[in-house]
Amino acid sequence: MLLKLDFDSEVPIYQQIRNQIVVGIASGQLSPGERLPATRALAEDLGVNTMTVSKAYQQLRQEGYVMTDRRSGVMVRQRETGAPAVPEETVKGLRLRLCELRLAGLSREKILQLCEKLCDEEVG
Amino acid sequence: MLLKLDFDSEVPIYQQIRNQIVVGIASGQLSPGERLPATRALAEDLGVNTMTVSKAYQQLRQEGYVMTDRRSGVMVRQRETGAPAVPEETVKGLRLRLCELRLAGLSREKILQLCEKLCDEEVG
DNA sequence: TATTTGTATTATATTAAATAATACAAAGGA
DNA sequence: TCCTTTGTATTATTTAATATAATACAAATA
Repeated sequence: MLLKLDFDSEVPIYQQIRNQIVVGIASGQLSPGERLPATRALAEDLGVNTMTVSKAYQQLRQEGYVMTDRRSGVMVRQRETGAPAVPEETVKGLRLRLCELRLAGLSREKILQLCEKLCDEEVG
Repeated sequence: MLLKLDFDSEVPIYQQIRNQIVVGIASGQLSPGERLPATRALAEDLGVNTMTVSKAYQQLRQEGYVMTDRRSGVMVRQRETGAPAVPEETVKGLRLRLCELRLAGLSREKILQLCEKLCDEEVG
């Protein structure tokens, strides 16, 4: 999977890495059980520090998106089963984006169409 | 309109203020033409520095959500007419949240239901 | 045993965020 | 005209976050 960093962005690099991997998993570009690149390899590939990648991986682990073993590296976790626990921050962020779209002049229907489109992209 | 700050949050205070005002405008709690609290008044009310509020107001102005005059203060702008220009960051953020919900275990339909619910809240 | 894994450590540099105190120009009300 | 209020600019300072650099360690594999 290809990661693209924007060094001019106000979003921290480790956050950009984390976000793109989350999207990658949801879109099917990264499959459950699949191994992520080694910390050092990805760091060199992106031209950033090892600890920056490590910080992204640790956050992903903490959020339950990946598992990490000492030797086998970092791999995508199987999807959760049972009652979904929706993070508060996620809903908050979703609400904010929908509000921004509304104020940009998009109708309720246009917004929902966009959401559908984005949801279907995730199937990959 | 009531603002609630989370000083333990990783989201900067000026960003929290900006976000809540955006939601406030979209939800109708703040009407076009309505005046926002004076910089100093809001700062004292929230227990933060004047420049922190000013920074939030400046960002809102730059994004076109409010107008600011020297004497009349800051007021909510009339909604844009014509072709809506959707900010790239907004779509990017929306995609990320939808992915997070998907990985939390929510079905496509559940996600779209949530989006509808949030959209309808905005009429408020 | 040698290598690779994630990660911890320590130090450092840079930037962002927030505060504090003060000041300025502009406009309105007295 | 004088005073107040408006947003904002300025300057300095502190704190925290971000990122890098160099090194090291425990665990597991080949």
